[in-house]
Amino acid sequence: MENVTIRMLAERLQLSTATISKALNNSHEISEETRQRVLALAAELNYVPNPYASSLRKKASNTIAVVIPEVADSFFAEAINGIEAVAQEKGYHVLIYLSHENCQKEQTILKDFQSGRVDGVLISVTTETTATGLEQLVRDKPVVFFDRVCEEVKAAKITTDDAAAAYRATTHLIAGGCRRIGLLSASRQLSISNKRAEGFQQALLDHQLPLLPNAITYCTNDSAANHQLLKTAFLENDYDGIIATTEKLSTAVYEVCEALQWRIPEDLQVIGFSNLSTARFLHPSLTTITQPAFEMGKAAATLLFRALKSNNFPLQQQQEVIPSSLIARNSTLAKDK
Amino acid sequence: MENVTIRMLAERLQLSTATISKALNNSHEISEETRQRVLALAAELNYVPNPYASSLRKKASNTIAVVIPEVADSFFAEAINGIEAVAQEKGYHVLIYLSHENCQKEQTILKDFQSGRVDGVLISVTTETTATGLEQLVRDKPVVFFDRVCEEVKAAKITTDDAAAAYRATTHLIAGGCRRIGLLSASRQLSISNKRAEGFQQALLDHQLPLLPNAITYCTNDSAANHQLLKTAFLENDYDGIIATTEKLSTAVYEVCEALQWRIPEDLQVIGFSNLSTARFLHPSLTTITQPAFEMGKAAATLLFRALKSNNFPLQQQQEVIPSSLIARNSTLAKDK
DNA sequence: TTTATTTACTTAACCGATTAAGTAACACGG
DNA sequence: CCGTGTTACTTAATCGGTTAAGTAAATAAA
Repeated sequence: MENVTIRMLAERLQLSTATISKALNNSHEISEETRQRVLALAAELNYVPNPYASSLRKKASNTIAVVIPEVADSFFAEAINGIEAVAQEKGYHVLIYLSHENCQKEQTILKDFQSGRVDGVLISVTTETTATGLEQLVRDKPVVFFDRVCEEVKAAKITTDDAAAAYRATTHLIAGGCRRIGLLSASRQLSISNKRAEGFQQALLDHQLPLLPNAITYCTNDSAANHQLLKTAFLENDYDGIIATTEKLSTAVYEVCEALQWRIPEDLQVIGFSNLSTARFLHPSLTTITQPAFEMGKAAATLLFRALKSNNFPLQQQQEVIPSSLIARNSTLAKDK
Repeated sequence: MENVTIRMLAERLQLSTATISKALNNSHEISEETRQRVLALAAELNYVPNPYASSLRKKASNTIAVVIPEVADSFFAEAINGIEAVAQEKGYHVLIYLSHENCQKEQTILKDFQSGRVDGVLISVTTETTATGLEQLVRDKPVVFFDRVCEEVKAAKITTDDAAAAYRATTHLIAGGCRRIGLLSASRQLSISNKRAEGFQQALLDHQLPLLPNAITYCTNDSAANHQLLKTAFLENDYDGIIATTEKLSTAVYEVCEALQWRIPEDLQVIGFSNLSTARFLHPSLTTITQPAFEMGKAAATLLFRALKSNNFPLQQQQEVIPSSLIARNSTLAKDK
């Protein structure tokens, strides 16, 4: 059972391969009758075109890459859903690359994109990422950053209102009576981390609260190390409110509180950036800043496909900020927003 | 800045393209000196081979496909992690396809694999899947089923001890005093669903408990519909214990209990098949059957790569059952296992 | 010294589709 | 009846690597 090629169809029908190709691509050069004969035989022999032959010739792969730090985070899982939905609709294929929060791995992945394997890239960078390699990529190919963007690089970006969200979270804690608020940050470099930190600091300032010397704890990618880090920070600073800026850190807070026997929200009010669908069933239910993950993925993909369709689309100038929402639950004391 | 090709390297070095290709592939036919010159120039010009040209010629894509119903389920998210880890190590690329629990979409996806786009497939089927199309796929390509396998098809399979796990879950509920136990099933067709149902029934039998006429509720893929379905089932059957056989259904139980104002575990003990890392922080913490998702992904990928490496590997006969574990928490009353 | 073998290349076909350029047959306006 | 279009194809080049087959020169074996 050899693979069916265009040449086999051509031989069977006593036509040239060119005719077959054109017939399959609905070229106007082909008569309706011939077209039908070709389609009929193709269906009969179950012909499926070789994508690599076509990609090679057309210099287009109908494939996009999604580069993310990990999948086991509901934000990314939902974002992939959004991306894939758009891609499937457009007949594109999705290559997934996990950088595992490792800048080195990310570089290796980016390098591969020089090959023409993908027509465009959707990326959410690692906590360690610098602009290296990204500028080149953006120059070479349509790229859309989503969520974890790289500030220094001029490119299309889909983000949430990070500073505003952190500001709201902080205000919410203050409204609930917190005076010694800490922020758990995933990265010193990540612009969304810094924006969240800024929103946090601005809110403190606006409410005449001092910024504790150790208000911001920079966490690592290692959960055991984080656990220790948080424990120490909690004990040393005696926080009464904490903002966890990632989902992983949110659950880490619960773990550490359990270990320290701190009660939430009595001893520590907690608000987390998280898309966990089970946030409302946590004990206590977690007040969250929830990002529109699916929509962000969809928006990023949509932008990318617009650029892929018309190459005079000014992709690099596109910026979209999709608002997140604060959902007040029992891990904090303030009512509503 | 044109794309660097092997031909360009050849011209610059006054060599043939064949020599360049062989040099880059460390062929013994090439002198060490020439090889170094080629590698040096390749590095200097930042040459990246075109994967489609090479795939076309070699009839191998260095790409595998992962077909799953969705990503927003921690089992699949973790499984992807395992798969990707192995793939990255082997220098393979991973195409993700989401069937969205839709058999039709799945068929379309499978059809695409006839094209040679991927060298192998890892698949976890939808709740509606029948053998159609799968047999052909297995005949044509290395395929490994994981978790949601298709019984009728003879192929490599990585599963958990589904019947045993359900048996244990049922026994656990009985030990906690339950007498009217219900099981929430995701599918009538899925073999893992049926095995779980079997384990459930066997446990009831072994403990001299009658099988309620509506003991098993077959759920849909629509969460709103499920909500209604569960509500009705709960009210009509007055369960005192429930086994949710998927993660989605587990959280659905929490939602319905909240809506009905049933207390867990006082009014209803709950045990769920779930890989949620936050299960222990749910309110109440959820007793789970936890599958080794990462390991299953890894095992499936490892098996596939073994088949890709040596084509006389009897892939279709491979079966691996990786045990799951019951983690007793507060949504059930029995101590430990 | 002659023949065989090895080394280090080159030539050219090939993978399977696409497409620019060419062509034969026929229609049509003048 | 001629020239111009149009239709419906074919021919052949092309995308960028890979590889079977060929070759010239150097080396080893007889």
